Amino acid sequence: MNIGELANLANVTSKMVRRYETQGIIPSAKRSDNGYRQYGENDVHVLKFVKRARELGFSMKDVKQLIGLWRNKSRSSAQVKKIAQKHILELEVKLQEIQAMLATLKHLTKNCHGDHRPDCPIIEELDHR
Amino acid sequence: MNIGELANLANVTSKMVRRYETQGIIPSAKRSDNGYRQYGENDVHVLKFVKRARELGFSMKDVKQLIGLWRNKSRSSAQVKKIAQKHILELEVKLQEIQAMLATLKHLTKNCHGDHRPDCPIIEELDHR
DNA sequence: ATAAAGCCTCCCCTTATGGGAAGGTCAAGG
DNA sequence: CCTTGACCTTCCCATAAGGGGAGGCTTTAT
Repeated sequence: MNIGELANLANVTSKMVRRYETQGIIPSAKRSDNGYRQYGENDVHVLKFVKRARELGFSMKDVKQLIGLWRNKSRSSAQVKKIAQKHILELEVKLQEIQAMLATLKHLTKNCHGDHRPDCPIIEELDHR
Repeated sequence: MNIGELANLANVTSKMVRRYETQGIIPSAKRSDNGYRQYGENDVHVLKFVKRARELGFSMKDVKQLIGLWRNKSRSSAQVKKIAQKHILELEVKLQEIQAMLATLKHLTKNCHGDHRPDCPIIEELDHR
């Protein structure tokens, strides 16, 4: 199949498939005589793997490693777990940053009249201190 | 004062100050004879405003608008509140995305032995389905 | 006089993806 | 047969918010 059909089956875009190839996330596809990339069922499988890993927030670097482990039957689950735990820690940092922002923003917004008057605790918070 | 001193006082980098200028977040600084940007106390104040807004996660576009409102004495607090509320909604979306990722990742990681064996629910989750 | 530090502009790097140009290819229909 | 439209190709640019560093000028201190 061509790249468009592959992309549809895996729910990604053709652009993403080409990029994954240049980034080494997926192997270089064979070309037919006209230069078009040719794919098979297994490529759909690989792309879906990539997509799900991305949906879990893994970086492309992580995905590359995860695919390597996926293919490597002599992997240890410890290797996989390590990648996931590092990712979890990073997400938890982000989570707390966002929660802190939200706590402040919600507090300020709650106390903002939101009417025609200029007085506003949000502006005051940014101004002062 | 020169750009370095300004940056130190506001806890940002000189690079950021120059970028903010080209982006129109802060006005173009006057130059002394040698071409160096010249700043005063008020510029420290403005930069600190920018920095705090960034710490609350506001985009540069938002910051630009917020500074406009800050300077505009005939602003309405409703304008400010609107920007903040939109930002809150965006943060809440991100928050939920991260929480969903974390829930899945933590569940999978908890059930991963993390030893020398290859079997791993994380890989299985990405593979299957 | 010279060296260090600060300033200037300009360009490239990051992340993961989208947009679009310029051009080759293929299938269907007039 | 030829055109149209839908594919495909590569290449370059843009995003957000900076960091890194080159090449060159000025100021400050030794």
